[in-house]
Amino acid sequence: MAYWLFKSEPDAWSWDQQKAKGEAGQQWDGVRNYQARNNMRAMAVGDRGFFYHSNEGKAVVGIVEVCATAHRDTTTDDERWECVDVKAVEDMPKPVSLDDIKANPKLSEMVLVKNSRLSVQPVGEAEWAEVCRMGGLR
DNA sequence: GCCAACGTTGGC
DNA sequence: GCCAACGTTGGC
Repeated sequence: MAYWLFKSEPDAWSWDQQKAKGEAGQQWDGVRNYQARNNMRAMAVGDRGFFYHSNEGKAVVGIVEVCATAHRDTTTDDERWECVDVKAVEDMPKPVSLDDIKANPKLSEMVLVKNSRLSVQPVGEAEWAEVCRMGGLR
């Protein structure tokens, strides 16, 4: 299983909204960036991802699971754009802020730190475990 | 609200 | 195919 990070501005799509969707999940639409799209194409059902609030909050606030592989993004007629569906799994008991991540040497190679503009990014297994630990999971 | 960094577009 | 101009993102 692979790990990912999904970024969203809480004004546009928040963790609370994601949780309200429950098991049905929600398509991760609106991505108009090739790198982000390619990452979504590489996802499999069951992959886990961090739900990150950008701009306001700037923290990992929850865990999502991929519940459908990449398909056409129905919010555009442009067939280049695809997206996966994700569903909320659990809250971060303690949100892990961007400051916390930057302050941790083990996470200095995270895409979030190196290329903050990429909205859907891969997360390494060790990075995943470390952020979970910081967030109070396991 | 500003601006640096980055990605995309389009003229040549 | 290059690169300048432009638009957008997101941290500060």
